[in-house]
Order: sequence, then C-alpha cells, then structure tokens
Amino acid sequence: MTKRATLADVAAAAGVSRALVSIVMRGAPGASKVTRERVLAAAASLDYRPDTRARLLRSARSHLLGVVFDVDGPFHSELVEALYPAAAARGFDVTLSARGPRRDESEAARSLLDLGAEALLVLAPDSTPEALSALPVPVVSVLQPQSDPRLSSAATDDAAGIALAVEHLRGLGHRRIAHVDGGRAVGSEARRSAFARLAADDGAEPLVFPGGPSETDGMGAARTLLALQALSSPAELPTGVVVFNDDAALGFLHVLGTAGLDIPADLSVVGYDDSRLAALAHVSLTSVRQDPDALAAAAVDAAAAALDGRRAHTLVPPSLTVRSSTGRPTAGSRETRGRHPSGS
Amino acid sequence: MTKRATLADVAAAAGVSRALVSIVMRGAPGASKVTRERVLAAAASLDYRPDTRARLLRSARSHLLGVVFDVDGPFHSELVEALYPAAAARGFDVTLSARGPRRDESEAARSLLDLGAEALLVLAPDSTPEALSALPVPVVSVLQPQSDPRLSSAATDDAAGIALAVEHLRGLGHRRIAHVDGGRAVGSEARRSAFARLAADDGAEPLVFPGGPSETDGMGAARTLLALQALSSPAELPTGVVVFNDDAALGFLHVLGTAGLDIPADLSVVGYDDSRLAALAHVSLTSVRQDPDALAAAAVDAAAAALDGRRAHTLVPPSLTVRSSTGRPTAGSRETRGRHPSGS
DNA sequence: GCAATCTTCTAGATCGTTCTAGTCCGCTGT
DNA sequence: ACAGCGGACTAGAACGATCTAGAAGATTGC
Repeated sequence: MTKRATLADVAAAAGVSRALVSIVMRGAPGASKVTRERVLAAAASLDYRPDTRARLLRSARSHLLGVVFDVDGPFHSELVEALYPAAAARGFDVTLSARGPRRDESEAARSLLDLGAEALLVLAPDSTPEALSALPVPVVSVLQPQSDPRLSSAATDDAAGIALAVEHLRGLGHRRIAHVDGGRAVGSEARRSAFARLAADDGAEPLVFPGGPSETDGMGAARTLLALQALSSPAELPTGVVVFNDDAALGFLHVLGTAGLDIPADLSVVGYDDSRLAALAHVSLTSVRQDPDALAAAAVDAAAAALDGRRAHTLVPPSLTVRSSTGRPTAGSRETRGRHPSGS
Repeated sequence: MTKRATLADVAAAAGVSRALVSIVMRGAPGASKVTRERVLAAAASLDYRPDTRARLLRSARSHLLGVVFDVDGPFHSELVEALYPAAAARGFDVTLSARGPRRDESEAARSLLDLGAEALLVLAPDSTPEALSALPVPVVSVLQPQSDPRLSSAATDDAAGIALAVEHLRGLGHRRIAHVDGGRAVGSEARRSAFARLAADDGAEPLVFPGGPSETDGMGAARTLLALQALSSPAELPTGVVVFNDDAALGFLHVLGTAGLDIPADLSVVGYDDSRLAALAHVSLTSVRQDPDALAAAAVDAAAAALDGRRAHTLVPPSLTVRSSTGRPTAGSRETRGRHPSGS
C-alpha cells in the first residue's frame, strides 16, 4: 500500500516545477509541446492522479456537480447513470447524495456543499423554489420545470408526453379517453392541464379521475371507474386511459384485472416514465418514455450556464414505448361478457 | 451569496486561536468547558460548517466512506439509505458512486479514492477479490460474503434465508419443494448448496431448476416446470418453489399464471430480496427479507475494523415476509381442472 | 544595439483545515 | 523554594493542489 504520487513527485521526475505540472495536467496554456509530453509521460509512469480534495480546496471553480436523487425515484437511476458521461464530456465531476424517507433534501444538499460542489442538480425537488434559491450555489431543478427566475431547470415536456399518449390512443380508434391524475404529486398539475387542453381542442369534456403517484392511488381510481361503470351506459365510458405514472398504472391495472376486465380489449392503459416495472413481461405497459441522455446533457448545460450567471430552462421531448396494454377498442366487448365477470 | 464562515472567523469571534476552535469542533480533549461553550456559541451564530475538503486534505483519517452501488440493484437503495445513519453514528461521512452498464466498478471506485475516501464499501462487487484487494484502501464486500483474508465482508446469511423459506413451506404442509437457482449470479451458489443440504437432511433428492437473476430466467424455469408437468405424475411434482430472487420469481409467476395455474392453490412461490416488486398488490410475493439496518451497521463496523488492521466477516440473519403467493397445498387441485386450462 | 514583447517556466503565497511542538500558568510534593 | 507535571491554549508548518507575480531566454521592432 504505497502512497499515491503527488504533483511534487511528478515535477521531480520530469525535472520541472510543480506549477508547470499543474499547468500541463489542467491542459492550461503556458507550456511548450516537448515539456508537456515529458510531464505527461512522467505522470503516466508514476500513475499520478490529481487529488480532488486539494484541487477543490484551492481553485475557485471546483468543477464538481452535486446530484441529489431519490434512492428509488422512478427514472432517477437511469438519469444518474446518464449524468456521469454528460458531466465528463463538459469537464465536470459528479458526486451523489441520496434523499429518502430518513434523509431529507436539505441534508443531502448540505453534505454536497461541504464536499465543495459548485452547483447542485436536484432531481424532482420537493423543497420550495425559495429554499432552493437560498442555497449558496446555483441549483438546477431536474425533471421538474421551474418558472422561478433564480433557478434553472431541465425537464421533460409533459404537455408533449401527454399529447403522445392521447394521440396514440386516438390513432388506435379510441374516442373517449380519460386521465387518472397524480393528485398533489410533482408534475401532476402540468400533466392534468395538458390533458384538459387536448380534450378541449377535441371539443370534449375532459374526463379526469383523481389519483396520485402510488400504486394504491391507481387502485383507488380503478375502483371509482368500476363504480361508474355499474351506473352509466357503456357509450359514455372511456375506452382508453392515460395514468399519471407507471406505479399508479400498475395498481389501476391490478384492480381492473381482478375485476375481470380484459386489457387492452376492454380498456387501453398508458403509463408514464417507462420504468423497469412497465417493461416486465407480467405488466407490459405502454408508457411515455423520458430521454435520459438528453435530460442529463440539458441539466449539465444548465449548471454550466448558471455558473456563468445565465439561467436556462430546457424542455426535452419525450417518446412513447408501445407495449401490450394498448390496442384497438373492441366495441361492446364488455356487454357480451357481463358487467362484473367473476374471473378466478 | 456571502462567503461561508471559516475556522479563522469563528476564532476571531470567540477570541481564541484557530487550533482551539478545531479542537472544539472535533470534540477532541484539550479545551476547558467554558471556552468550549463560548466557541460553540460563536460557531452557531456564524452558521459555521467545517469544510470537508480541507479537513480531508489535512487529516490522515478522512472519516469518509466511499460506497459503490448499482443504480438499480435489488435492495441497494434500501441499503444505501440505511448506510447514512449507520455511518453517522460511528463518526463517518458517506459519499456515493454509481456503477451501471456504462460505468464499471473500477471507475466508480477510482472517483471515490480521488475524493479521499479512506475505505470502500462495494455493494455486490463484480470484480475479483484480487482486484478489490489491490486497491490502496480497505474494501468491504457488502451483500456478498468473502473468504479472502485481505477483504472484509458484511452479508446476509443466505443459508438461513433459504432455510426460512423452506421451513415456511414445510410448515404449511408442503412436502415436495423445488428451487429455481440463480445461474452464475452473485450468491447463487450459496443459496443452491444451502437448499441441497436442507433437502438432504430431509432424505430427499434436491429438485433444482436452472434459472438466473432476471425475469426472463424465471420465465424459462417456469416453462421447464410446465413441460415436466405434462410428463410426470402429479405426486412427483413440487407444490412449493423457492426462487433465487424476486425478479426471477416474477417471471416465474407470470408464465405459470398465464398457463392457468392458481397461485398459491396449485403452487406456492417464495422470492428473495423483498424488493419493491414483491410488495406490489399485483404481485404480493412472499419473500426473504434482508435487514438493511443490520447490514449497514455491520458494513460500517467492518470498515472501521479494517482501518485498524482487522478483517471482519459478518453474516446477518434474514427474516421472512409472508404475502399471498404461499399457502397450504390443495391436494389434487390441478387434476380436477385439467392440466392446461385455458384461462383468459 | 537596445528596448519591448512573447513564450516558457518558477518561487512563493494561498485555500481551510489538522497536527506538532511548544509556551504559559497554577498546582503538588519533597 | 524549585523541579516536575498536567491542563489550557497558541504559533506555525503541513496537506496537495492552484494562482499570482515575476524571471529568464528567445524573438521582434525601430
């Protein structure tokens, strides 16, 4: 377990000063081509790696991005992984801090600041814009758009995502399309109002069921739908549903499945996030997919811009992953089999 | 955006030297009670927080633990969250680095070393023991037991976990119990041999289906079982199955469910990890639960011991979360309904 | 031929801590 | 009375990098 090499070691090996080695390692101007190569060779032979701690301590710019994420937030894992190459490509390092039931956002943020992060990327922040902008470094709200001029943001265009889902269903022939919303969850309002706008464009009354971000919320919405089904005429019932996210969609599907509905023959369901869950064979949920690489690039760019004093608010277009929870509506299929078939 | 306070600021405010403030902040001996309180009051009024970078740079012991985890590894998220309080209780800070399809273990480890981590906790390492022990700091293998004397480890007692599952099934009245193994996945060998030992104790031939860690692997094992079912007499078929992990169990359940089997009437299934998946209402899988707090505490203790030159190898007992994928065997239920009922 | 300029390089200060090696002071024991 | 001791405190070096200011040598301008 030998000690790691320092700038001074490399300098001695190459026969130059420490300052010059620093210049070469940073790729800064001020070194001739030949010495540059000599220094790099010496560094390589000593297996030199700059010490992040010392670099952070001294330099005004630390080039370290702090990322606050949820340990099991939907889509967070894909995004975190995409952030590493995106940051590296722009000359940043990345350090992570997890938020969770036992560790809140401000605590996670503080520990990143102590490590010297010069900007923070907060994935789906749950603090207020005031609290975020009070931090002593620029903050980028990722996955949640922000209008606050003191913050930056990089998020998916939720209106476009809802539109993709609705247009997919319309293209399949669905005419009555409902939305199960996200309650008071982050992003719920944007998706709900986008849905309402689309329905209005079509001249229809928007059909929105109250929901939420969790499986349980989806199950509640499904029970509401079943109750409605017992009262209304089939022509008024939706044949396609866009659910707030995959978790809720899963609960929604579960209740309808045990009630005997056939998916997608009786009802087409679209989720949101294209999470691991949606891809399971057992679930196979058509879902709106957010683009992790584009979001990561936009987030890092926003951080870089914020460090130069400019605020950026980027919206990234989503795509749609079609699986087997959506299909053409089969008119009247429910009547032929009775309203509450007791599937077992 | 005012600059953050330093030791010197606190020292000036309290009318003492920087060194004494340092002593007080670290809780080190060498300060009288009255000045200690005066310094703490000054620090609080200035909202002083020690700068991790400078502290790391100067002190031999950095008290920083680096954690390498999988962005979507089963159980990793729970464990990561449990690590924060466990480390804090022992005077360590935690910093994370994600491993994933696009970022390998050694790269993740290197970035932690550059930040000054004095020991590494690697969750379910995929490098060889040689590679891990070649790192210049102590390494703790978490979730995977190690026999290598150069490493430490903190893992769940897989033999006990398999025993819990098997005994649960036996207690329900199951006599023929099978295992779907994890193929070449981490931990598969331990669980398979534990299962074989239990079967041998019972005087039975161990019934092991080749599987793997993924949903697809579980689906394959289920098809093997269905093929066997078409050939054998019912008395020879298993009524209970212990699957390598929850992901595989999910695929296993999916194929059997679409083939018309009733779970748990026809077959009881136990998973492993008690992941978020298992808890979904849609799945409701009985599963072996690993204890995140106990594992986190053992892992941090192992790191602390390793820093003192001692190696520790801890096994933590698991528990069983019983859900609705297991129940009493209903003798002959399959015969009365035919072998391949076409459920829909 | 001499000053001005550019390029290449270096010495030394600096970031905010911790650590080492003291100083100062009051107390004790003989 | 004086060495010895331990508790409270401090000055200044150190950690490993970056940054500022400036020196040495080559090149250019007039």
